[in-house]
Amino acid sequence: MQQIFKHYPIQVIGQEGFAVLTERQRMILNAIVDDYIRSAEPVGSRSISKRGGVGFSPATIRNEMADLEELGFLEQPHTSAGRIPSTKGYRYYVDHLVKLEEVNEGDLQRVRSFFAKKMNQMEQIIQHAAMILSNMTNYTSIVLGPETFDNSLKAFQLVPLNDSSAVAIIVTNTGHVENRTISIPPDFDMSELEKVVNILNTKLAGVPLHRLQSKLFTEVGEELGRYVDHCEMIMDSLGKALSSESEHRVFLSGASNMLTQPEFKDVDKVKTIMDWLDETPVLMKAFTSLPSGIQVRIGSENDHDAIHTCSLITASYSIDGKSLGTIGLLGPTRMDYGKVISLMDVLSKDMAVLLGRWYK
Amino acid sequence: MQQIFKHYPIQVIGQEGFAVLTERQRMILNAIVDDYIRSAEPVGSRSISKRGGVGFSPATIRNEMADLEELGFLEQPHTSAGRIPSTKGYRYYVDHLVKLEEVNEGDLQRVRSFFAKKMNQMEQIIQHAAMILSNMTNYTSIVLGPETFDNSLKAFQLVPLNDSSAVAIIVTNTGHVENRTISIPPDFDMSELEKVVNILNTKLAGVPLHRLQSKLFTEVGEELGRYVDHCEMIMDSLGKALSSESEHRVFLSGASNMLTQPEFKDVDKVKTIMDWLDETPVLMKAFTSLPSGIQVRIGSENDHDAIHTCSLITASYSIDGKSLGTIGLLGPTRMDYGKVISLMDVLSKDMAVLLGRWYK
DNA sequence: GTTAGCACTCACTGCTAACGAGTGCTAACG
DNA sequence: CGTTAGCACTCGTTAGCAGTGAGTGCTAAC
Repeated sequence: MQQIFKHYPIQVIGQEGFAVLTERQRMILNAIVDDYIRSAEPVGSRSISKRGGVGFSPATIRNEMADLEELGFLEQPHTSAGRIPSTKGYRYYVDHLVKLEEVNEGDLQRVRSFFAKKMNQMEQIIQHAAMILSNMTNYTSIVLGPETFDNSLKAFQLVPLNDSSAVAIIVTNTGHVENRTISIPPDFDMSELEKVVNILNTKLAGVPLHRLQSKLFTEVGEELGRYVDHCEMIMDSLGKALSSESEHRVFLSGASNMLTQPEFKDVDKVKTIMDWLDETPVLMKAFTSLPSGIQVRIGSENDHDAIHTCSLITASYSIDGKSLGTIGLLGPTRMDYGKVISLMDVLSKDMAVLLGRWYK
Repeated sequence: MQQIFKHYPIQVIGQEGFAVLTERQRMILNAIVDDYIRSAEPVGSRSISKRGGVGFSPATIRNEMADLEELGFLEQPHTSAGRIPSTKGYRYYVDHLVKLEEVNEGDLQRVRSFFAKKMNQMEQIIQHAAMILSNMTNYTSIVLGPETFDNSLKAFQLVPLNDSSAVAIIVTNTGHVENRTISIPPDFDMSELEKVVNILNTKLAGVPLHRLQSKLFTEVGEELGRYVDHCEMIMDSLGKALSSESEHRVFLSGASNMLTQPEFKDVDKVKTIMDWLDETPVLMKAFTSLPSGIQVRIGSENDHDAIHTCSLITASYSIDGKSLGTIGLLGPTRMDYGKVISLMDVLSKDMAVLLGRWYK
């Protein structure tokens, strides 16, 4: 067994920009990350040596650990403490070493039975998905609802409430419903309102939401003017109502799970993270323009300082290659990557299927 | 000055079930609560004595403090520490001593300019109101949206998405919009759908939402059957869609503010509170069946153990005596009652006015 | 009724010593 | 030459201990 591990010179750089690690170094790194993920305590050479399947003395392990530290894969909180993985170490682990666990039968059951439930509101689905994810992982989940950007108008309705206001309702081809209260001019009567709605429906059906506003003014405005007086005010209200439309909704769940992690027993640290979570715009920024599939951002790889001690795993759920939204999971860098990644894979795919049915 | 304060025997019980306190005791209790609210540290006799307007030596104060403790208004964390108010002490303070501060000009400006903004979605208003409240107080705000219970149906729309599903939209007299996706039988065509919608609109307009479902089956079902085949399935879908309707929406803001309070530097304590905040149903229970006006629940007066170290101030906002919803503010028992109560008073009233305009 | 004086309590601070987990280095081993 | 045993060293952690100071309760005097 011992011959397997040759002690190669270590500064050779591989194609990923990483030094090529010997098989033994990989094994040790793997052991350290696994241990640390479990215990949250610096890992010493002795505990690695005592592991089953490791045939080396603590001294040998120490030598390798010193090398791995020099290469930047490990860190030492202080002299005379064990080693913990650095961001680079986690990165290597995630890229090359992590064994994706099969999602355990119980968890799989829970996900499946969740998605089997019939839910009649998209918001409900997303909210519950966020909840189930945070429950199963004990981390904090962040789910971004489906983007309405690519959606198109299915139907438009205007329901008068009283003399001066009405509710404008927009239904998209995906079944998503947006509504705004708008004010209508005082000398505007029912029959005219009906005309307006009819024109809007015939002219705007099928138009993508993001082009709705411009279309409203260019093509429809003219024609509308022919039939209806005082339409400027209505147009104005509608325009305003539509412009604020593309607000994403962010669903958070299990933020308090952060408090259970030993690395966050310091209240101040948690505070900065919580504040970050509260700022929806920043959150959105971290989520948008992510490549599809599962992305792992470890520690300092994250753009925002507040979560430099966290890892953020995101999985965009998509259908026919079109991205619908994003599931995110925030935890300490010391995350159970093996379990979480595969779980999110399952969840995002199931979610895509479920929402896909919706969209058809 | 010293003659003013007579030292009456102290076990006399007043009409509120409280011992009648001498003027001096009231003054001391008031001073202690004020001090503790500011400093979060046990208050000693010396610091009270040194205050302006107090003409007594520490020893005298100590005697009174001992009496107040015996009466249950004060507590001692340990011998040789100062006193802190007990729940009963806060209660007396809130009921008899607190001086409601005028809302300061800046804050008032912020509230007013917030409510002057035109918002076109009720959710937006409520969400922002929660935010402004938590920002201004540095506590955690919880806002319950207007109850839909008393609302009635204004209009009903059914927008087909494809062969097998449609979006049912309900608009209430208050401009609130609810929507659900329902499935429709495969052999069901457009003209029939229109008939259904027409019948539903004529029959159900003005019906209170909570009676919608029963009405649907008793009165409408029969008539509907006359015109339309296969209506059981539609009815069923509709019934289901309506039944889950009355879900309250809870808006939280500033949960992380909890972390700034020194009494919550202990992570475990915060955890239980956060968990409590996460459980919407429990939250709702704490909010419903509250008398209107401003309610203060101090420490152990709260039903749930998790917030025995917190105070919960609620203000229901109502119009024409009809309760619309509730604003809540959660902080440590050591809350700045004087400031917060008057602020919530302003906010709830302004909110009622704003939403009142909506409802008309 | 009020207050000065005093002994007592107890959290908190700073200091030292002992402990132990873990390291780096060196020399010996196969 | 890779591996390993041995050993000195580092450094965080813990326990013990004396000193400090804020605060109390009690008593006796004003």
